[in-house]
Amino acid sequence: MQTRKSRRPRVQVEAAPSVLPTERPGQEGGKRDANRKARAAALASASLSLMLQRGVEAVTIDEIVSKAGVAKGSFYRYFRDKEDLVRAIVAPLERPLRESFERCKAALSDARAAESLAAAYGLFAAELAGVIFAHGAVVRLYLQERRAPGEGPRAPIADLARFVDASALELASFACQRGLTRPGDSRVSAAVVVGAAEHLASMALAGDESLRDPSVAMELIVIILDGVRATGSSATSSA
Amino acid sequence: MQTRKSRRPRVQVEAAPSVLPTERPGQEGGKRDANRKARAAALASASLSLMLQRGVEAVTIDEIVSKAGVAKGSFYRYFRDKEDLVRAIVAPLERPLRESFERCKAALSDARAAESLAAAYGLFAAELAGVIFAHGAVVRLYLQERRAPGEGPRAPIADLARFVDASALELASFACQRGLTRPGDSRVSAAVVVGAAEHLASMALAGDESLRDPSVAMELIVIILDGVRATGSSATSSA
DNA sequence: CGAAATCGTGACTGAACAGTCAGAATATCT
DNA sequence: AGATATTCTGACTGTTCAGTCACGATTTCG
Repeated sequence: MQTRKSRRPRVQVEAAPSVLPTERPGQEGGKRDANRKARAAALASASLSLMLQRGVEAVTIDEIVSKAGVAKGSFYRYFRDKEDLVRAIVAPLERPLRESFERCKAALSDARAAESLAAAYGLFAAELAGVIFAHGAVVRLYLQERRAPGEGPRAPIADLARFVDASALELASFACQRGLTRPGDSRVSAAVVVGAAEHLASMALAGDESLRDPSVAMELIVIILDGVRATGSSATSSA
Repeated sequence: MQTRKSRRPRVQVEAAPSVLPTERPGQEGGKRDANRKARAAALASASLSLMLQRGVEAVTIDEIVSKAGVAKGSFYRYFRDKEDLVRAIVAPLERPLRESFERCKAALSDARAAESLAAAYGLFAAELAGVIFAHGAVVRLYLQERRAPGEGPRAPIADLARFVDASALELASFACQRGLTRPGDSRVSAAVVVGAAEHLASMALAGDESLRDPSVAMELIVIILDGVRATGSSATSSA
C-alpha cells in the first residue's frame, strides 16, 4: 500500500495501524514511557511550528522528523499519517471548549434577566480566553485552517470547526428561546459571535501583542452584548 | 530550474516569465484572442472547483489541466505557477472591494449623525453582498484560505485578507474619530465587523441556501450597529 | 494562398515525497 | 548479567509531481 501524499486515499477500512504505542511495555514510570512522551511531543511541536509558518499541507513528514531530530520510521510508530498527527495536535482543544460551552449553557439556564446574560457570557469569554492563551500555537493553527475542506490532512481542524459552530448555534438558540437575546435567526447571531471572537483571537495571536490585554476581551463582550441583547432591557452598556 | 511543488522556491528574481500571452498577435477581435480567453477561463474554472473541494495546496497542475481539458504545457503559457493562477483567480475581487470601501468612507465623511452611520453601513453591506454573491465561488475560496501563511500558493489570498483587514481598520478608525461609533480601540471593532461578516458569508456560501436572504444581511447590520453605535444616540435599533 | 509567427501538445526528466523494513540500539525483566 | 521484547534508524522503493521542450497544428498577415 502506497498512497503518496494525502491525495484522496480515504480508503482505510478500520484504522488501527498494526503497531502503535498503546501502552505495551514498561508502564508509566519507565524510561520507555518517558521516551515515548518526549518523542510524540517533539514531533507535535516541530509540526506545529512548521505548519504555522507554511500551512498544514505544505509541510512534509521529512521536514517534521528532521526538525524534531527523529528518524522517519519513528514518525510512523506514533502517527498513522499527517492527518492523524493533526488530530493529535488539536485534540487537547475539544474538551475544554466543550466544557466551557456546557457551563455557559448551565449558567444561561439559571439566568432570569439581562444581567445574567452578561454574567454568563462574561464568564464564558474569560474561560475561552484562558483556553486560547493556554494553547496559543494550537489555536493559531485551528484559526489558520479553520475553514478547510473536510478531506485531507486538515480534516480534524474542519471537524473541530464544525463542532464550534454547532455548539455556538445551540447556545444562541437556547438564549433566544429563553428571551435573553433579541428574537431572530439564531444562525445569524451565532455566526456573528463566532466570527467576531475568532477573528479577534486570530489578530491577537498572530499579530499584535497589545491585543492580548483583558480590556480587549471586555470590549468584544460589550460590542457583542449590545448587538445581541434583547430589546426592552436597559439601553447600551455602560461604556 | 526545477522547484517541485511550491516548497519555498521564493528565488524568482524579476517575475516576467519568458513567454506569457500578453497581447502579442491578433488583437481583440481575432480567434487567437478568443481562444486565449476561453483557455484561461477553463483553467481558472477547473482550478476553482477543485480547490474548493480539496484546498488550494492539495490540487495539482495535472489535475487542473485534466479537468480543464487542456495540455499541461498550455498551463504554463498562461500562468507561471499555481500561485500565479490563484492570484489571477482572486484578482477580480480587489477592485470592487476597494471601491466599496472608498465609497463607504466618503459616505461617512458626509455623515453627521447616527442615522448617517446606519445609511452608510447599510449601503456598504448591500454593495458587499452584491460582490459576494456575484463572485460566489471566488469568495468561498478566499474565505476558505483567508488566514493562510503569506508564503506559498495561497499568498495572494493572504494578501487580499491583509488588504481587507487594513481597509476595515481604516474605516473603523475614521468612523470613530468622527464620533459616529463608540470610542474604543478601532482594531477591536474592525476585527469584530470583519470576522462577523465573513463568517456569516462563509455560512451563506458554503452551506445554507436560506442564509442568502436579504433579511439575513439586515439582521447582521442591526446586530453590528447596535454593538458599535456611539452611546448617546437613540437606544437599540427598532427591531 | 503561402509564409511566418504563435500556440497547443504530451511525452519526458529529475527531484521530492510517503511509506516500508531489516537490522542496530536500547530498555525491561529475571 | 543475560535473555527477550520493544523501539529506533535511515536507506530504499515506487509513485507523483512541477516544469520543459521539440514538434505538429492553427492563426494571422501580406
